[in-house]
This record gives sequence, structure tokens and C-alpha cells, in this order.
Amino acid sequence: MSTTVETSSPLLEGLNPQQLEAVLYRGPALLIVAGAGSGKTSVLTRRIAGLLESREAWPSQILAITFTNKAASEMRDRVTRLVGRAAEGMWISTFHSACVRILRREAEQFGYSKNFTIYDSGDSRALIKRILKDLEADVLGFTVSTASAKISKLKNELTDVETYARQANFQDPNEVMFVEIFRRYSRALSSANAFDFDDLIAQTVYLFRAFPHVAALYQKRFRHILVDEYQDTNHAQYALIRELTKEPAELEPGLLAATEAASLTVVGDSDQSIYAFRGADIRNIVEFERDFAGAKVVLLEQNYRSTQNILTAANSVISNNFDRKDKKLWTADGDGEKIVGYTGYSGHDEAQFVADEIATLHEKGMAYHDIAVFYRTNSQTRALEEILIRSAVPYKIVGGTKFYERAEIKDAMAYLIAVANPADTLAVRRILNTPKRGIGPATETLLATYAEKQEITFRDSLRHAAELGLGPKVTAAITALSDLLDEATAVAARLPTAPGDGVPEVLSLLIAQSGYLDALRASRDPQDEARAENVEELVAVTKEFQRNNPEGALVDFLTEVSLVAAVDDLDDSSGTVSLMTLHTAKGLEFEAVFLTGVEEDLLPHRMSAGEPGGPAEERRLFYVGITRARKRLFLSLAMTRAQYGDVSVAMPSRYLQEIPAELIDWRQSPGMATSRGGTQPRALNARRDGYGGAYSVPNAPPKPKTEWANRVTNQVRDNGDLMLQAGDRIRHTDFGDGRVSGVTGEGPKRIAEVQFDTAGRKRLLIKVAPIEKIG
DNA sequence: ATCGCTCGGGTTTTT
DNA sequence: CCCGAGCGAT
Repeated sequence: MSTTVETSSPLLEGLNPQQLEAVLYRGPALLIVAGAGSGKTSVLTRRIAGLLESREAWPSQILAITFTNKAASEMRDRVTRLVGRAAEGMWISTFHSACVRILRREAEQFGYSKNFTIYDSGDSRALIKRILKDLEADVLGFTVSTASAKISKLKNELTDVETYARQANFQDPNEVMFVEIFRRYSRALSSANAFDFDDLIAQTVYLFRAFPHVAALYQKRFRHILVDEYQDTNHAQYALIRELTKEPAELEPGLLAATEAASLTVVGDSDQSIYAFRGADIRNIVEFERDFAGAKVVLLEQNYRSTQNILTAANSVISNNFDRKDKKLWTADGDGEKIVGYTGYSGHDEAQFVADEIATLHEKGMAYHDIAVFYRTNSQTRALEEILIRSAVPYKIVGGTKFYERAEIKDAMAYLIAVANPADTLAVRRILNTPKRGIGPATETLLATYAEKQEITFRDSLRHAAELGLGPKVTAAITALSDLLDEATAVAARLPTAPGDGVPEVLSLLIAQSGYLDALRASRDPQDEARAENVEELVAVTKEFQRNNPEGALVDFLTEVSLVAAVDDLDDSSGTVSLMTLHTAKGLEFEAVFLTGVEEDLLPHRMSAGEPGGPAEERRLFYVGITRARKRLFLSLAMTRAQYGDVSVAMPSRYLQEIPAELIDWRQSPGMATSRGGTQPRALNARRDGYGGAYSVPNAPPKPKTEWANRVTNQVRDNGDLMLQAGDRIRHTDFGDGRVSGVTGEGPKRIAEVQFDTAGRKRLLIKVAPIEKIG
């Protein structure tokens, strides 16, 4: 064994002994327990590159599964950098994308057609909503969210309706109703030639189990399967991996010797398991060694990302979870700076702290894209956004209300789906009266009933509008829509080869001829202008798609859109701060991280308190957040938090006490902020002088809104084109008086740098800052 | 059929 | 606070 030869390979350069072992080990099963920041992507990509370089595997024999499309393309890029074009032909994708690829190929085997639609959770909910209404299930206490959660959970456990019905307790009216809901939902999906997210995995497993010769195809093809983020796999995903790593059945006796099972490499860290709510089963990783006999386990503990202070904080937090294998991250790179803590009086005050610190970091040379702000719930973005806008900090929300969830985009997509998959009744119904064509619910029901009686699809019932005895206007409207869909179908049928007939052309035809775009443009609702722009943006997206996939057909575009994850549109080269939930942050890293809202009922979230394992999972979420930071970590919270219109008192998170006190430099600690008359926060200095505040007035009537007299308010104004120049004195609602030291930027983006008398130096977006010029 | 109003309910994380 | 459902007016 010549280790010298091996270690001299550029593929193995700079690896520590454990990493080296993880790259070089060969065998049926390998578990890499990779702590946060331990270089697992590097190990994974070099392992793949090694297999290719040594000719142990062809690219087409490798299947690598990642959690997001972004991670997939990153991995592909990195492998390409190591081995060049040999990287082409590998399957590197998410579970969902890989399954869609398989299902489209094999759909005809089991009663679907390859142009099936993928329903996102919004679509599923809409369908379930309709079913609940038809069944009047609300009287039994069913809601869309309870029903869809239960169905999703069952699918993730590979339990289909019939299996479930077999063991259901039919004495219980609730159970009877649920079976009916589940049954109707499943039927609606299959008659619409559609799969929901959970189906994509589950149906692939069913397919493999029902058709061994299909399974054998993939079992033989994939010789090396690698799965990232294994701690977040659910049962269905686990089952899929099991199917793929079985020995292929011998189907043609005597022709070929049986191929042995594919080799499996999984990478994960049970301390970063944060998707139990979605069915992720931590046992998949914990019991890996038992599941795959003879599995090798490699532990990566050395961290190459964060400072020791950050790692020590992370270690001590996570050590409070019992039932875990002890694992301690360490770095050889030194302690680094202390963690900075801040307690605001309100969410806005906290946001102001974030904005100020970002401005300071940026001044010292840190790029905006190296900074991220995390939060537990999406609703926390409101205050952050308001303050960041006012402070002229460029930011981008990663995820949140996504582009593809907007109503106008769903409308436009429904037009495309109606063309690609006419069986998809939900899509056809959605566009039936969008834009308004005078086709109301009565007409819709008539069409649906007709379709049922004639045993044709809803789409085809539109062709028979004339036979329904409707008014001439309505009949003409239905026929026009039907003809338009036919025309678009004809264009789409010429895809992908015909030049000038691409997805953009199909979409443009639909939104123009249907009058959808014109209706938005003609509307007097000012928001419709933005909606029209969004639809045009979608056309731009299709153009981009066609440029990248000249052969791409309509279904390919629809698939791509269905499977984008929140994090996928994170642009590393953008000059903006990234805002995202803690869940979205998994797998990412930043120079500086702001972890906001570290409060009881938020982190841990109050909804998790009841769930078994809830608080432990929330702790892992906190741990994930901490370990995203390379150099600087900021933890912040607020004493009061606005929710649903009113304000409630917030308490510091229990997790804060789990960090050794000496690691945190509290700019304002929870203790300081609660002791009245204690150290005053910067944002509060401005107008405190000679003014005791609400507390010092005996028997004062309760004035909750003014309890913190100088709290940062959430008011935003429009100053129009207020002219300011260096030297001007201004007054700010929150920060008091100050002097303008400079103005930069153009038009609505003009920014004033202001030296406040008491609140320090700040950058303000002139257009929206609550300021006025004073003598 | 459509518009605009009021009322009430729900509030975690997401491929 | 934000939404969708339901209802009455046009």
C-alpha cells in the first residue's frame, strides 16, 4: 500500500486523516458523520472525483442526492473543477428531482402519462379545501391544515389510502371521514395526472416494488449512491435508498452474472436534524450501522469554518440535548472575537441594532453578501425590512413569499399546465374565469357535472359549451378559451425542435390572447401594475430557461419551477445582505451572522413545546444558526414583540443561558434592559433627558404604546425629494437631532449620513426616513 | 356575475 | 395584523 503515491494526488491535498479516510474508503456502505463546517462537501466531491479518475465508475453510474438544487449545482461545479468534463452525465440532484426524472421515464408503466403535473403544497391545500367543503367535513373538526398534514405524514410513511383503510377504526366517524377525504384526494390527483410533493418519492418506491424489472434498471445503473444531509431523510426517502441499493434481481437467467448491490455513502450530522416536522426520521442516521451491515463510520470533528468562541458556544448549547453521541467541534484557528449580544426594547429596536452593526461591519470592509440575518419565523421580517430600508442597507429575503407563490404567477402557470396536462382540472378551473370572462360558479358546476356524466375531462367539457344551453356570451367565452388552449397546444407540440416555438412563445401567446395581461394593465388597482410586471418577469424566466435548455419542453420548464427551493435563488455574487429563516440557513455559511429573536416562545417556538422532542429540535435549530458564522456572531432579542396588531412581553430564550457567559459581550443584556433606570440603550438616549418616562409618574393612566418613550417606531413616511446637504441640521423621530455629514446616491436612493447628537452616526434613506430639516 | 364591505379566525419551520 | 369567507348591493 503506497500511501505516498496516494497523498501526492492533488485530490487528496490538504485533507486531515479522517477526511482522507472518508475519501478513500471503498466498501458497500459508508457513513460520514460530519460536524458543521468540517469540510464534508470537499470530502464528498473528492470522493466522487476519485471514483471517476480511477475509472472505478463512469459518470452515469453515480447518483448524488442533495437537499436543495443549489447544493446540487454547487457539487457539480466542484466536481467539474476537479475532473473537468468527466463530470457530465452524473445524476446530481435532490430526491425530488431524481424521482421526477425516473417517474417521467416510467410513468406509462403504471397509468400516468409523462406530462404529469407536480402539485406544490398550495395546490394540495386548494384541492383538500374543495374536498372538505364537498364533504362538509368541517363539522367534524377537519381543517385544511390538519387534513393535509395527516395525509402528508401517511405518504411519508408509505401508507396509501387502501393500506390505511385496512386498519382504520370504522366505529369512529372521524376516521371514516378521514378515509373518505384521503380517498377523494388520491383519486383527484390520479385523475388529474398529478403528483404532490410526497408522491414524488412514495410513488417511485411503489413503482420499484411493483415492477422489479424497472427497479433492476436503476439498481444496475447506479453503482455509487451518495446522500447528503442524511439526518433529514424521511421514511419514504430511506425506503427509496434501500430499493436502489438492493442487489438487482436476475431477470434474464443465464445471460449475465448478477450484479452486486450499489455502494452507498451517506453524510450527515444528527445534531443538525431540523425537519422532523416534515417527517425526517433521525433514526435513519442513528441506526445506519445496524441497517447496513458492515458499514464503515468516519467522524469529522475538525471545523474549518468558525472561530473557537463560536464553536464553544455551539458545543455547549448542543450538549444540553441528552440522547446524543458526544461530539465536539474544534478549530486550530484561534478564539476570534467575542459573540455580541443585544436586547432591544422592541423588534424595531432590535432591528436598528442589526442595521447599525451591519453598517459598521460594512465600513470596516465586509461585503454585504458576507452578512446574513436569521430568524425563526417569517413574520419577523417585517420589522427588519422596515429598518433596513430606512437605514439604506441593501438586503434580499431568501425564501419567504416566493415569486412562484404569487397569485398572478400561479395564474400564468395554470395556463401553461392546462396546455401541458389537460387532465389537470385544478389548473383548468383556475383559469376558467381568470381574467374575468363572466363564467361564474354556476357555469363552472354545470361544466363539471357535464364532464362527469359524459365521462370526459373537465377540459374537454369546454368543447361542448354549445350543448349546455348557456347564454351566447358565456358560450362564446368558453369556446374562445378552449380554442386558445388548442392553439397553444399546437405551438407547444412543435417543441422543442422548432425554432421560434419555445416555452416563451407559448406563454406569451396565452397571456396576451386570453387578455390576462391587458386586464392587469387596465386595472385601476395600483398593485396590478406590479402584478403585470411579475408576469412579464415570468416570461423572462422562460426565456432564460430556453437559453439554458434549448431542447427543453414545456413539462421540463414546469418541473424546474415546481422544484425550486427557497435557497436556490440565493445569489452569492449579489451585493446584498441575506435575510432568511433558520431552516433555510442550513448548509450555508457567512462571515457575520445575526441571529435574531432569541426569545422564549419564538426560539424555542411556542408551537414546539407540546411536541415530543420539540424543544430538542429547536435547540438544534439554534445550533445550526450559530454554526453558520465564520468570524462574527450577533445574538439579539427584544423585550416586547408585536404580533397580530398588539404587543406582548418577551422573555430571553432558555438557550442563551447555555452559552458560557464569558463568551458574550452584551451591549445591552436582558438584565440591563429590565432594570428600570439601568444602562440606557443607544436608541433610547435621544429624548430621555429631563423626562422620567411613564414609570416615574405615580398613578399614571396606562399608556402601553408610550411605555418606551423613545422606542424605534415603525412609521415610514415619504419625504418626496427633500433636499439635504452636508451641514444641514435635521430632526429624526427616533434618534433626535443631528447634523448631515454627507449625501450619496441618486434619486429615490439618496442616502444621508447623519451624525446624531446622542444616537451616534447613521445612514438613512432620505426618501423614507422619519426626518425633517430644522433651523 | 361582480364588487366591496365586515367579520372572524389563525398565527412555525418547507422539499 | 392579514387573510379569506360570506353577504348585500349593483
